[in-house]
Amino acid sequence: MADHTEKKPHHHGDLRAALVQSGIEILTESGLESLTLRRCAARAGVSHAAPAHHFDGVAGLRAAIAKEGFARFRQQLLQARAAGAQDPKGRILSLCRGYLDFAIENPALYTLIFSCGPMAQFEEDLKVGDVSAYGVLRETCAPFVPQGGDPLVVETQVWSLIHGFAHLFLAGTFGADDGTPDHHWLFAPVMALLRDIGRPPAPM
Amino acid sequence: MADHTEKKPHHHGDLRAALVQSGIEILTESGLESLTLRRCAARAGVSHAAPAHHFDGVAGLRAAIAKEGFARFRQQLLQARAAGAQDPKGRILSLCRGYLDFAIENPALYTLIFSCGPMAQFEEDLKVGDVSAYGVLRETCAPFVPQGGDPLVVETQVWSLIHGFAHLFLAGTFGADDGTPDHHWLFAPVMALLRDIGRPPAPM
DNA sequence: ACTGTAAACTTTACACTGTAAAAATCAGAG
DNA sequence: CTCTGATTTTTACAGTGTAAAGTTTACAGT
Repeated sequence: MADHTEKKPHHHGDLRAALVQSGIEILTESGLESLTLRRCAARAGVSHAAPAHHFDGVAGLRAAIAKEGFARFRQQLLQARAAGAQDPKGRILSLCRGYLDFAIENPALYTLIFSCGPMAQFEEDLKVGDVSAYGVLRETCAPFVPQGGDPLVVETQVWSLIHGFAHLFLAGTFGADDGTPDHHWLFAPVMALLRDIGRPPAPM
Repeated sequence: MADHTEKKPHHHGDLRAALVQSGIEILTESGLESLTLRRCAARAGVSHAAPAHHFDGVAGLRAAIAKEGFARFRQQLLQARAAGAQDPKGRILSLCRGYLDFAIENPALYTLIFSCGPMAQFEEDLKVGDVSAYGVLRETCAPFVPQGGDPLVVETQVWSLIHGFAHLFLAGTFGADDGTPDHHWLFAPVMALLRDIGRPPAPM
């Protein structure tokens, strides 16, 4: 093994990736509670103790899955943002729509991502190429950051709003989801709070 | 037992309440992962199978704890709202502050409450006397509901915003919590999004 | 006072989970 | 080919949820 540092173990092609993939499948098929080390191993066709050499316990597996989920999340956000209107407001709206879509289409994975602690753990790795999911939000919010202002303000406003809506939506707070494909009529009114985003910090 | 239908079992005074209390203690001391049927039973001083007669499995125990937590949540919201300015905007702001405070002071309980599914399960019981936690939000938002408008719009706007902020805060997204008692400087800017709440649905 | 009955609780048992250690297997270097 | 180290399996054990049977308790009826 001199030039290519590709992880090419013997038996299994790439067990680590296979385990993460199995985990995501279990997650989407059977929910968060069903994500188990042993089931993951069984699905990947290895013994129940095999994952121990690739992840630090079940927490490590969850973190690895969350990291992969975060990457997919970012891809979906990029795609959603590119699909809509390209003015600054339209980009934010499309981004939030993608955010909600991802949460609804991958509820277990979405929940896992945001229950893995500080989250900085997998952001840090990607921040080297500053292509993290948070970076997408930052880009999209940039046009609304007042000169000299902290970008974190607008970012937190947008993130809190869409994240809260998505979370409450998943929690089933707004009545049982009727299964309508155009997710919920409350999305637009909630997003309307961003109407005057980036305005000087007038007193409330 | 003729006149008082008080539940006065033989052995234990009121095991169900004791188990819920033990559960909340475990929750606040050791976090969500540590909340276990057997540990709960041990803490209450009964055998590990005793809870089965009071709750429907571990999910039932969690639901019961969530219900109690919801009641405490409501109390703290009422208290916070009463403590601040009494104009409509001030009441909303104080309510949200209480919301955030509760989440920060009881992270495990707060997380449990909002991960117990549809949440309608324990709201329904209380809705008879319409004294649910959601009722507090509804009252506080009422002054901003335009005539003929659906109250759900304003309620969802406020709830999404504060819930998302609290959740991201707990997830440790905004950098590690520095332990400052005045929770976070981002609270006010985020709440500023509610500046023109209740305005006619102008196009975004 | 005594028994009967239903509820609460305990005991016992089993399947499943995470984790750790030892044993077996395999890829590649020398 | 043999050796070495990483990978995987085997084996074992503690903790968890759940179900069934057995035990204790409170209370009603005679």
